[in-house]
Amino acid sequence: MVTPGGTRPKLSRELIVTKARAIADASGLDALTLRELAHALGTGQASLYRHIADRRELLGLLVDDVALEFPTADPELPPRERLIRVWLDLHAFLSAHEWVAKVIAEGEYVSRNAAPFARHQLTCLTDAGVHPDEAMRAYRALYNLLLGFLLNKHPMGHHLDPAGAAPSTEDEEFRWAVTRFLDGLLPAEHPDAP
Amino acid sequence: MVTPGGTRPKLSRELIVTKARAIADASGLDALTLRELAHALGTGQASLYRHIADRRELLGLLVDDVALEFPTADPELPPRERLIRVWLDLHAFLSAHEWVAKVIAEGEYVSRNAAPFARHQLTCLTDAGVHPDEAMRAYRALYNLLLGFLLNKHPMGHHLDPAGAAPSTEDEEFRWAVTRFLDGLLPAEHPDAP
DNA sequence: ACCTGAACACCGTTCAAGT
DNA sequence: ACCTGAACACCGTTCAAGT
Repeated sequence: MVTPGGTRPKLSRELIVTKARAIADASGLDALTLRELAHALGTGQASLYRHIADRRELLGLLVDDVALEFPTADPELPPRERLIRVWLDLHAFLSAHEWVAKVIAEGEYVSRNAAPFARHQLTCLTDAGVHPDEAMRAYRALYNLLLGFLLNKHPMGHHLDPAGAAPSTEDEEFRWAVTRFLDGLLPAEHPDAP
Repeated sequence: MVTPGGTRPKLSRELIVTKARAIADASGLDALTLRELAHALGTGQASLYRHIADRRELLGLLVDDVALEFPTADPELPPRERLIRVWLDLHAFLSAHEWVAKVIAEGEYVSRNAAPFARHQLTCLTDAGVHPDEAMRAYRALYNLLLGFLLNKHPMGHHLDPAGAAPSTEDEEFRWAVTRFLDGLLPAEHPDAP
């Protein structure tokens, strides 16, 4: 995929990450091979290794790149609704890039760019009434819950789906689970109207 | 790995699954290659294909085999404690076989042998006061929460671990999360003693 | 000095040749 | 008829040869 003009931009980490994301988003994680990536960039496989250490590092860079686009909380909303909204937004965002959850699950990455999101969520949690000592636990629980929903497309025993109970979208199910968790976590509201 | 006696038992699906589980438990999912598996069974790779369709099917059989050993709830305990105990037991069990969560996350399996566990959990949930229409949602939420804890060894932003807050084991963290979820899910207890 | 085609050591899967 | 060594089409990674 050389630029129509004929000249092709010099290879760089950023160019590699951008193209790799495009492939992963369009065709999934399995389709993102170093051969395919090199071909799409109009270069040889070996050239990639001048900019990245190995595939593992590339996947880490991809997650870090995605983390820059994590949603931010709406300050207009009251603390509790703010929490629900931002986690639903993150669920929707990562559902649109399903390879991200897989990369996180199989590797052991610590995304630098996700730190601001995490930090902001901790203050949202304490704003909502969570004791500071518990905020990190609560954040991790919400994050793990999200990851489970993203990864587990066919929950075990799903097929026995009993009697009535109207079917619901994955998004609704996640909202329900988050709400139940927050019900158990947050102090009952007392100051304002019903 | 031929039996010392010299004769080797005839190859079968069960033999393949047993040996494959041993390899996965001992050396992880990546070490479970069809070459290694065939070698450990003292046969050729092609012979495996007389008993399994492909690697995907083999992994499904492994999960199904593990599902037979899922914990059962202790009927002595009151409903709420029964739920907590069984999910902690399942967490401990699957932590000891970390490849299981990875297989579930990457494939799209529906384990037949997990159905009794799921069914039993639904009755435990309704026993604890959950409306039958919500029991399946609650089961899936708990299961997804578990999966997230099993897969996410380095939660994003984990490295910023703030101030005080005594460090806790993953087991304690999972217990805390399950407890908060059940607090939000189950009706407040009123009939019996404090 | 920098880049990269070709090779290397794997992988899952298939097939044709052996019994 | 049943089994399986050897080959095939991939993969990530390396290296020696090109500019």
